[in-house]
Amino acid sequence: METKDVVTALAALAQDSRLAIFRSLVQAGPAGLAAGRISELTGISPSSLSFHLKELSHAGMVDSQPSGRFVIYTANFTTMNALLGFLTENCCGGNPCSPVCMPACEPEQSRTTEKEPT
Amino acid sequence: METKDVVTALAALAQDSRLAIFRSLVQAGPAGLAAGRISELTGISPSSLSFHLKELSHAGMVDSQPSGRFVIYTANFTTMNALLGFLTENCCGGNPCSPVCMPACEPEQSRTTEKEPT
DNA sequence: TCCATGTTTCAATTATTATTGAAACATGGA
DNA sequence: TCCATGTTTCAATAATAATTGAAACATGGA
Repeated sequence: METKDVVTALAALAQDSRLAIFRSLVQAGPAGLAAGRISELTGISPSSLSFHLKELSHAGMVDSQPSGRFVIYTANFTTMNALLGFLTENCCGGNPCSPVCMPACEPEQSRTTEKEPT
Repeated sequence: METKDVVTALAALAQDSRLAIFRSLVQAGPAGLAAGRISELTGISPSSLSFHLKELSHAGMVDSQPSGRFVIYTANFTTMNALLGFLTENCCGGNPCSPVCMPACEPEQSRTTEKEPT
């Protein structure tokens, strides 16, 4: 992950509305949420929501997929993990300091299909 | 960690100069770096650097401590860890998904004194 | 086809943020 | 005390971002 992309990803999350949107999606897991449902959960107006979802999407933090009249949004856990990894990269000059475990989801595809050849 | 603080922390990191500064400090570890040294490493002018360091400091991402004519800055690993934790909180509704280990430094105090009664 | 629903786009307004250079402040040593 | 060094502050400028409401677009069902 390049610095430029990291800044974009962080900037996408560094905003009240978008952080709320993203957390909703993280908690929803791979099933995701329809745009309207996100609007209900967060209280963000549809037009503003759309703006922020585009922002998150452009940053690679969320993915979307049409489903009938709905558009289902999901958190992109791959980008999320890469972001967390970047921030701790070369921590303390690479010396072992204090390894910590934390949960980090994988995208649904990784478990059901053969994707992510990263 | 409250949402407001998370947004502040993310905003602090979501900027080229500040991300570069913070990574320098993460890699320097608990020993930290003098402001002038950060300026050398990143190519950021002293006045701009000072502005960004204040921003990072205000967000709790870095700490500072005068040492003679120098001011030594260090990454605040406690805030950093709290930030990473917040982002993955309640991931997938709390269901176990894919635990991942990553390094995460502790502040020097935690290893040498009795602090962090969190 | 027509209508209701769900989502996105657009334009305008308002607010916030980064950068620069000069000047100020503080410290340690001669 | 005076000077050089290291850091911060200040004011001005330029650029970017968020919110709103109205309108447009697309889909599925009657």
